[in-house]
Amino acid sequence: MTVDKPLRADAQRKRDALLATAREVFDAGGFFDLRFDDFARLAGVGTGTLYRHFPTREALAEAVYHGEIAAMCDRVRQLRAALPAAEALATFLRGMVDHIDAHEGLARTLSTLMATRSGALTEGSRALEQAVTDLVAAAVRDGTVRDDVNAGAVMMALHGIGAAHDRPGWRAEADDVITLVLDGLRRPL
Amino acid sequence: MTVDKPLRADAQRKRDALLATAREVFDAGGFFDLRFDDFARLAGVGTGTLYRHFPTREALAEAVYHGEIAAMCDRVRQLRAALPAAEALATFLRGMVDHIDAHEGLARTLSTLMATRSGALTEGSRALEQAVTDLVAAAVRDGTVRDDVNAGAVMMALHGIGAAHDRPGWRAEADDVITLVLDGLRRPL
DNA sequence: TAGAATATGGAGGCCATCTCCATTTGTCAA
DNA sequence: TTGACAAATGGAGATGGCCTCCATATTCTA
Repeated sequence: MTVDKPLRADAQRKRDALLATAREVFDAGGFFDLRFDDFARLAGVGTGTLYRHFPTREALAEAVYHGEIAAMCDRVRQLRAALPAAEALATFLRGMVDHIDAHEGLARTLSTLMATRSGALTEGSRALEQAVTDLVAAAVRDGTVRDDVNAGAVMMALHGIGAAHDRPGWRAEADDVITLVLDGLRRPL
Repeated sequence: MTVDKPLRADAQRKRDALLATAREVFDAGGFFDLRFDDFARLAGVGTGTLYRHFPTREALAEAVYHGEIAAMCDRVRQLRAALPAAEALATFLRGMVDHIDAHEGLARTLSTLMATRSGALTEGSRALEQAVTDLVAAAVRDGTVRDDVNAGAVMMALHGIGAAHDRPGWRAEADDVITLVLDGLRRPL
């Protein structure tokens, strides 16, 4: 859709610096506590430059998010190649909880963005959703998963897990949600 | 905990006006688009007064939220008195989806607040969580629900449903999540 | 290496948030 | 009632973060 214009050397350098700093701040979880102007300074870049590359906080977040999403999609593909669909799904979901657990700050940032409904992210996560949907569809074809439930429900549950990240017993509860989803997904009766 | 100090007559009047206006704006879904100062004018109140009664947007939201929470807790209690625990739980969860569906704006506002992790709300929803936890515990005692899954998982799923409120096929997916949770909750094997 | 194109940075404008206090309103004792 | 004190009001203006603008600097191309 968007044609990548060849970026000038210095521009590319600044952009990279911005992204690198963003990733750090993201993982530290302070993405929303930091003044945007200060963020520019932190990356060794002028305010104007920051705004030209990323007009909004969300734009910046999305740029970082893209890499994450790509990695997750890869993982889905790998699992799907290596395991029966139902097992791949289970492994993927369990893995997601691990991942979110290990990247606390990032998880928080993302769920905040989701809720703020920046649209850009809804867009960005489409790829992941598609991958999960395919996985569920494959499991349905195998007959290991019921066919009367939309794959979107799985995304919704996942969303809930991410969004509730600050609950005290988060890890245990997240695992339980996955258990419920997985068991509920088996053909009933 | 907090002792209610006898509020002066005019203060009470203003406070009520504020709350009434807040409820309207809430339900219309424009709670975050409205300048806080304008909100004061809308309620026929000075800025200073608004801030004295509700120091932050969140404080105001919480005040409105309290009523909602109380109503939901009542509903849980009623259902529990009228039905076997497992059925009460199912009915309650289905009802929640209806309720969120019918109060779009409010749902959005609340989930935004949740994600912003205002703390006050986590606090406020404790009562509802307790009610649900009790309900699940009762169902476990009845032997109709498995005992190896934390009730918090149900809250998490519910949270996900509310937070994902802007998804295209929301209603259907929300119903599916409830189906998964309910089926997953039955003692497996 | 000169000129055109592209990118930079940070001073300053803008605007929502919140504070402060002179004034108004309510309460209560006499 | 009324006077006097406490409680509450409202809105002008300080504060401070977000973003724009453009004079200057850097890179590219021929």
